[in-house]
Amino acid sequence: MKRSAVVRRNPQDTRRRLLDAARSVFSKRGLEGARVDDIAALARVNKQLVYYHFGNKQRLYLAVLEETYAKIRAEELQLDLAHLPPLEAMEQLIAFTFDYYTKNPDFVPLLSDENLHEARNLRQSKIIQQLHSPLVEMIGETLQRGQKSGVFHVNIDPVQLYITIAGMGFFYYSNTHTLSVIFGRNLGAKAAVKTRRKHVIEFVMGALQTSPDPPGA
Amino acid sequence: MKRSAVVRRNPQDTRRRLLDAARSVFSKRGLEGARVDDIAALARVNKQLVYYHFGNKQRLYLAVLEETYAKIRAEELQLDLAHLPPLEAMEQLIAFTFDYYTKNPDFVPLLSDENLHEARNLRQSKIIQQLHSPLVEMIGETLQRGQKSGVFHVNIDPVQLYITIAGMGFFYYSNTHTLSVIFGRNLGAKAAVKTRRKHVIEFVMGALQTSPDPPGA
Amino acid sequence: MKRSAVVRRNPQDTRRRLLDAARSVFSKRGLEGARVDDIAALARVNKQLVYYHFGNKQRLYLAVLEETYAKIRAEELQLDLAHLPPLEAMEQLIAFTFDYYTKNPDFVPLLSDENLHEARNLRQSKIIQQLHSPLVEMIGETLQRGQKSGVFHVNIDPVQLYITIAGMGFFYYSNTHTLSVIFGRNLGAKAAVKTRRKHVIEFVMGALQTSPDPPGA
Amino acid sequence: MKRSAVVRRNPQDTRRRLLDAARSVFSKRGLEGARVDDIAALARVNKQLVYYHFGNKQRLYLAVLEETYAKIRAEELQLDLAHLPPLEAMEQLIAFTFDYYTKNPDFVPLLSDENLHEARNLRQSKIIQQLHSPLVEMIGETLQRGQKSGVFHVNIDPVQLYITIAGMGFFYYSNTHTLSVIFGRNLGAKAAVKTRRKHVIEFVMGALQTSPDPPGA
DNA sequence: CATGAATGAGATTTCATTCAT
DNA sequence: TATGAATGAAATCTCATTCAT
Repeated sequence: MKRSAVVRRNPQDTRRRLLDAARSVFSKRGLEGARVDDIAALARVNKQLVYYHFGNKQRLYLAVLEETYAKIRAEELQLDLAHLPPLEAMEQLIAFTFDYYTKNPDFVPLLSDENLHEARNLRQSKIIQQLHSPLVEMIGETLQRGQKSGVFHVNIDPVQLYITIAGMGFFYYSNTHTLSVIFGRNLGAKAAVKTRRKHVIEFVMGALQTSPDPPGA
Repeated sequence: MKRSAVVRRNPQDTRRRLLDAARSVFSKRGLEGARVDDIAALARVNKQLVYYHFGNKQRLYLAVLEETYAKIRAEELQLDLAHLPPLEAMEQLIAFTFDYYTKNPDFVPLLSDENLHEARNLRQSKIIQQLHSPLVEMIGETLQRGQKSGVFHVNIDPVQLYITIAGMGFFYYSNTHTLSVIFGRNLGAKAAVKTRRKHVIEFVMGALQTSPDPPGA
Repeated sequence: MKRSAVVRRNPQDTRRRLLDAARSVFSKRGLEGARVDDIAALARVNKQLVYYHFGNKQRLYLAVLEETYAKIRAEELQLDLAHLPPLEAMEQLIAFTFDYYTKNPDFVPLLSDENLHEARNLRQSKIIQQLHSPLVEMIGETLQRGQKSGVFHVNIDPVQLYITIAGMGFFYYSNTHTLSVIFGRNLGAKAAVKTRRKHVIEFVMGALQTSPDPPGA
Repeated sequence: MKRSAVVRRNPQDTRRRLLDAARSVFSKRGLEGARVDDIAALARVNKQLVYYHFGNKQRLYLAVLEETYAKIRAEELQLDLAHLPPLEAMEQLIAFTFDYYTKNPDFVPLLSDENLHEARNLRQSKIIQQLHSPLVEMIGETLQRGQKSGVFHVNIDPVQLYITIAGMGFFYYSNTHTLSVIFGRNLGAKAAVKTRRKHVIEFVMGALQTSPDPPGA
């Protein structure tokens, strides 16, 4: 008689399925647009289990956010730049950031939606606020090394550089749809992404290798 | 018998009020999150007039989007860069883009929301698709002039540069809330905005003045 | 196609019907037990009109309570005891109180339910708290007149007497069902009510005409 | 694996805890308002045990009712009035009834709630219906003794007198909250209760010592 | 054009109860 | 006996939209 939800009686699995389904639906429709019914259906789980395991829709959303941040932080920590020369280190860092968005297509819309809600949920999470991103420090160290070795001529706040590197990729993805319409080309196509990736790396690397005062001055 | 609401009988005014209210509410809550009641209340207008004047909520949203695009295109056209030397022209263009977001705080969230909906509404608008942004051309021309005069050493696709310039500012605003939480500082504060603005201009200008082959090569 | 709710477009009538239906359902099932669906169905009105006119279930309940208190206060004020000799005045007052419960069968259960909720709703009503019952004063005056004329020998706090008069009738109705089961007779039957009414009047009148020291002392 | 709850394996204790918790919760929230979760939590027992031990919520409610009636009947039987002179016997009986409500604050709301349900549950209980209250008989005997000895001049149906005695106290408690709001005083305060107790005793005793025809007739 | 009233579809959530271990 | 997980039915409430005037 019943097919929709297999009786599984495996709470770990149930939570996992709900989180995965929720991430997918929230990233596509946002917190408000997402339907608990849709999440449960996608997870192939009884709808009430959302409430049993997470309390309500908003707390499920928060759980997704927390997992999302935990994941990117974990991957950032895998980056081992110290043993690379500064130019290569910086390139890797830029590439990693861009590629992360490519490989995790839920990431960008999820954060966009949370920003539309003025980070109301994020603010409630003590967990996330303890997860400091190592990227800013990595950027700072790499810049220093590069300045010492003479490859970087600029004096840049690592936080600003981080925002720039993130923004150059994030914006491309977050605004792909409107930009695609405006430009009449599909920015989501593989070739277009590849082109963008190259531009981002070259542009940032170029900027870092310039002296603030033009050479001829 | 009826006293509560003033009968205005000024359809132009009603439309205007509804559009303004709608822009404000849509930018704060998104298409789904916005309540027709709230828009009507903010416009101090009977809710039914939304339907009379715009048909339904979605068409009102589209009207707001169209007006939004029309406005930025109009202002972009005011930019008169041809008479400026390339370096100054480029700086003005970068500054204009950044400042537009600052002065029009509804712009960024509105576009973010539309992107979350995969530009579904934008796609329906023939009006917007005819409003080509002159910025890409302006960038192209300025780059050419600068290359001829020797101030720009790089070879950059104007579209990529446009996306970069836009993204460096847009992302700062679209993600202000999460970034502020993560960094523990208020990126919305005036001083922070000013700092970012300076960074964007200097960073882009620096990148454009780099030769692809580093000087010492 | 639709029959359940006649389109009436008569808000006064709609409110009236909802209040009547609500009083009936709330008195039978209590605030928690009452179903908004049932109230709307009984009122033959679209369910959402409950929310349109009253906001939510609880506010509808409060509106019923307020109307209920307003009604009994209004009827109490109709009592004109001053022109009657004290014995008759007191008898009328006792009879009025008892008969009010008989004629308004929703009254007792409604107040019982509100007491189960510790008068949480009543407490919120400024309206009700301004509706002072004239009964306590009437009792006080009647007692005084009777003492002067020598028919009442007792010295009783009018508030206590009020509670006693009310309680002797109220309890009979509020606990009719358990008492009927325990005693194996139907206390709701007309004859039983008549007997109780007689007892209440005689008992109270008897008590008031007793001298604190028994006559033979 | 499992640590959260202590496995007790003491069915008698479990039942006891559930009944106590249920009485408390049912008396505060009523049958409909009570949550099985809350009862289980208060009993510090797994929710499923409600169903194991009692079948369902309603049968648990009935069990509470039965225990409640059994308890008051048992205490009533402790009353030994036969050896007291009629005036004192009657006073003790009145005081006992009033004091029972004071000492068992769950009693009044529980019965109020059951009456709101028209004694639907009580009616199902054969147990309760066999538990005849000895009070009516006690009242009858005491009245007879008093009439013979000349201290009681009235002719009163013991059932009516029982209802009156019960009602004068029950109503005071069942309607404490609304009366307190209306009168602007806290009838639950110790002093107020004491005053009421005195009134009830004096009032009833006074009534019983009056002849239906006033002495001077 | 404008208004207040009314409607229907659907969304979140609650909660008693049952299942599997 | 006892436990945590799971389920189905239903309840309140929201909200875009339409109706009648």
